[in-house]
Amino acid sequence: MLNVTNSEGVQLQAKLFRGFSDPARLAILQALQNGPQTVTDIVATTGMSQPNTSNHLGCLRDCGLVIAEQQGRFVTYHLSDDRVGDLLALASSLLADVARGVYDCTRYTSRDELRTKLIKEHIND
Amino acid sequence: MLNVTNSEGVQLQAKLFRGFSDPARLAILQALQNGPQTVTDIVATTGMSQPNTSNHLGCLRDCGLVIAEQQGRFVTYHLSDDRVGDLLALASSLLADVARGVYDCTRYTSRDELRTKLIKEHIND
DNA sequence: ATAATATATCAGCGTATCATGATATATGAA
DNA sequence: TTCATATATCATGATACGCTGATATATTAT
Repeated sequence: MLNVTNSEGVQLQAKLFRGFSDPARLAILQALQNGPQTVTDIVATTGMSQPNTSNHLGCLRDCGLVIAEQQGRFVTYHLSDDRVGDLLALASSLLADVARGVYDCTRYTSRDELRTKLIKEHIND
Repeated sequence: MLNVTNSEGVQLQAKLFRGFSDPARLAILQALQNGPQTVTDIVATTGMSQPNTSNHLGCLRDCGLVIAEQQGRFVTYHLSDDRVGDLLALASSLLADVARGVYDCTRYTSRDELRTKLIKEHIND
C-alpha cells in the first residue's frame, strides 16, 4: 500500500479514533465522564473482567485519552481533556440523525452482511 | 460478556467511530471535505485500489458518514452531515495536544508493544 | 516477613479486519 | 447488440483485536 493512507497525520488520527471504536472503551470513557474512577470502580460499573478492563485502560492511556494516577495501591483514571467528552457528545448528536444507517455498519466486506441482517432482525424482536 | 458494554447505544457509537478508525477511511473522508467526488476521483486522490476503495466507501455509507448518488455510470459520494467534518476537526485539535501519547496507541495487548517500538524507531529515522 | 489486595501482563484462541486479484454487475457508447 | 468503462462483490490470506484464565508485580495491612 503506497498511498496517501500512509501519511503520518492520518495514521495518528486513525489511532486516536480507534480509542473510541470499541464498546468496552466507550463504556469506560462514559463512566469517566462522571469523574475519576479507580480500576476497581470501572470493573464494577462496566461488569468487565479485570484483565480486560486493564488492557482497554492501557490502550486508552497510550492513546492519550485518559490519564492514570497511582494513589496508594489503587490507580485512578480520569479523562485527559475536555475534548474527549466533546467528541463523545458530538458523536451522539450525529448518531441521533444517522442511527438507522449505522445498524448496517458491522460490515467491512460483504460476507458480514448476513451477520448484519441477523443482528438487525434480532434488534427488531 | 454480560455487561454494560452490550447496551445498544454504546454499540452504535462504537460502530460510528469505527468509520473513522482506519487511515484509508480517514483519507476518503478528508478528500470528501473538499466536496463530492466519484469513486474514480477517490481512487485517484488516495492511491488505493478500486476494490479496497469501494469496500471502505461501503463501510462509510453503511455507517451513515457518506451518501452515494448514482450519476450516469459514476457514483458520487459526499459527506452526510457537517458534523462529520466537525468530528474530524475536533479530533485534530485534540490530537495536537496528545500526539506524543498516540504514538503508543498501536497496542491493545502487550504483545503489540514490540511492534509499537519498531514503529516509533522507524518514525524517528 | 507474610498475607491480602489492586493492577498489570502473559499465553492462547476465536473472530474481525484489511488488502489483493479475479470476477460480476451496471450503465452508457459505438 | 457488442464493447468499454465504472463500481461492487467475491475468495482468500495475513494480521490485528478482544476475551479469558493464569500469573506477575506492587502496595498496604497484620
